[in-house]
Amino acid sequence: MATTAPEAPHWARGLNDMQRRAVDHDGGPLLIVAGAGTGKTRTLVSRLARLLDDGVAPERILLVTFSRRAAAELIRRAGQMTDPATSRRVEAGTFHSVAHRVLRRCSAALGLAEGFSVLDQGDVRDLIALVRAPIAADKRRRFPRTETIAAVYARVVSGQLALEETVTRFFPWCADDTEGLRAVFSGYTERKRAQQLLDFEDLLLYWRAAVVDPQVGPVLAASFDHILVDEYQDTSVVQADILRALRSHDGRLTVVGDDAQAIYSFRAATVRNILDFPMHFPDATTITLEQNYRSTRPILELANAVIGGAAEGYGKQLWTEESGGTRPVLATCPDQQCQAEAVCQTILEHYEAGTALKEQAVLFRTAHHSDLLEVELGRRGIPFVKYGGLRFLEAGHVRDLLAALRMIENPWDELAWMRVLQLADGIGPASANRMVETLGVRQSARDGHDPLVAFCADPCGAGATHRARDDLTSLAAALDTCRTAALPTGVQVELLRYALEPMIRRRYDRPEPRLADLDALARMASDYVSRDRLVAELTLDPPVSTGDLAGKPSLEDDWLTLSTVHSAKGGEWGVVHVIHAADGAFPSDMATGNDQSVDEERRLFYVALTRARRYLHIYAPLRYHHGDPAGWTDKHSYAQRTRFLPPSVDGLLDHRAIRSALDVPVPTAAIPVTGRVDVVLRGLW
DNA sequence: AGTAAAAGGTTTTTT
DNA sequence: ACCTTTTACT
Repeated sequence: MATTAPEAPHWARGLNDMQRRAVDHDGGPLLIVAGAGTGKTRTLVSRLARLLDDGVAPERILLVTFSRRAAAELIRRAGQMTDPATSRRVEAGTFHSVAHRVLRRCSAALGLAEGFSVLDQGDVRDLIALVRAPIAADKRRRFPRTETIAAVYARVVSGQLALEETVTRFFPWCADDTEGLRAVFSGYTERKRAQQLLDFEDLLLYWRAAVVDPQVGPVLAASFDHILVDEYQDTSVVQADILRALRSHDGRLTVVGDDAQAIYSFRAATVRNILDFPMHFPDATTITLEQNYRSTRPILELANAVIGGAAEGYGKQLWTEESGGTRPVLATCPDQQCQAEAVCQTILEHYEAGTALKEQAVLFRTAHHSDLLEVELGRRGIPFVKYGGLRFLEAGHVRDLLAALRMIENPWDELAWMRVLQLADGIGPASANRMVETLGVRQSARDGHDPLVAFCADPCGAGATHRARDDLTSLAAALDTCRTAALPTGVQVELLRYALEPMIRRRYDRPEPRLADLDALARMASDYVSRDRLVAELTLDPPVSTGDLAGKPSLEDDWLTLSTVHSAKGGEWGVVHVIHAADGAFPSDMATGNDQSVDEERRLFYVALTRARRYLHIYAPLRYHHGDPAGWTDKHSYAQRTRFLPPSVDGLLDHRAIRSALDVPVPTAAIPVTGRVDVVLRGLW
């Protein structure tokens, strides 16, 4: 039989030498240091596909990424290279989602209640606020805000650094309240444990405890043959510990990352993990990818110059075989409004030249930096989807409705009860607490007593004030219907929405947009088969873009991306617009305190620049209005161009000055109009 | 005592 | 625009 030369497997096609080495590597830990746009994802996906083709069982491969979205994308691409049905069986997710699965599976062995639940960011907030209140009341001065306390807590735990040191280093303005923080933490931990609640940090801590345990650890380690980790530069001490415990016996571990793109130290990620990988795993192989396939040469030259100012790193220089391309443009704008207009205009110019909106993105340091631009885009009818900064699930009214759902799901969920009961007129913390007590929410389930059944049977019987009667009655009616009737999830949400409506109207000003959010939630809910799935998935996989809420199909086929730089990680676009390239905005003035945080801002700026394939526009407003961004009052300050674009890089940029529409050139000779105006005025009286 | 309304402050980034 | 504290009211 005639044989044809076997075609190279899909995963091997079009790899350069270094990428190929990384894909083929066998035996021993592997570190792939991959600069921006060097085919990092391509390499990781190919390596995964190769392992699958070699016959490694998919469920024995663990793939850890920085978001669920990224995990799904890698799996999809690996499926295209081998077999979708096989790649789908790979154990993939974020550290947190994998931890969650592992803990569910071996909760008994770890002494966890089988029905432990996971606190999302909002739950943590509520719980900390609860513990904080009496402690804050004892102080004469203002006590740190709930969000700050939550941030300190997460940082202490994830960074495994003592409270005092964490506070002095990262939260110096809270130094006087260290004792109070300690008190809040112990109260918080106590209540968490008492109710079998795990926060995100706990998920990792318990996973680590499991893998280092002499009994369970080896079993867990043996359940995987290979571990692949993406974005290793953004992992924490605890996460690195987990990997070491899982894989130091056989070293079948691949980590991929770029120290120049480490941007999550606020979450206690440490770039030391990737820098010290060769020390943690002495027989590790390091492969560095430097050839860039994404951006034009002028863009890379600017990016290299920007990152060149950083102190430590693997010292990569990105290069490309391609020549040509236009220099990045630095557009200096008089103020933010002009910036917004200039961005829109440039976007439309590219659009008319044939670049679809989907091929363009606007990137910024903080979520609210796009506020003015969003208005301008709306005015011009340019469709867009925004990533990052969207805290849909943390908005009070959304949490109100979700809490109602959780009460049905788990009638012993005290946080949910407290939140929902306080919506009723005349019910505050004290009454809610009393009702929770009377209804037996804190009792366990075993004696067959169900607080929700009790509440529905007699909504006002548990010590409610008279004034709350109407609210509580309609609430109970809706809860009871959801509890007993087998209604589609979307309908249940709608039902609760209408029951809560009067309370939401009373509680919040501008209730209409909030009720609209709840309608969006109801639409979203109809995609879920069951209520418990809705509640569970929303905590670990919340909507990340405005498009997730609006429902993509309802948008036009083509839309622009707006994104924080953090959320843009891993993305790339033909045309990228980076706005607010002014000191104080980028770097954020909150991060200019020490060299380390400035360096992180620099890497963040670098990430932004390297998202661009062909065109890069950077905008720097000179004036910032305070109070009202539209500039009705004249309170303003002047901003400097970002320190990451010093005069020394001027030669790598095209400079453009944007003029304000009001700033038209005026003839120097005086025009005698005063007299004419006076005539007009006199005619009026 | 406990709640609601009014006043006063406000470190960014997110799994 | 949102959260916390203070004040006023029931």
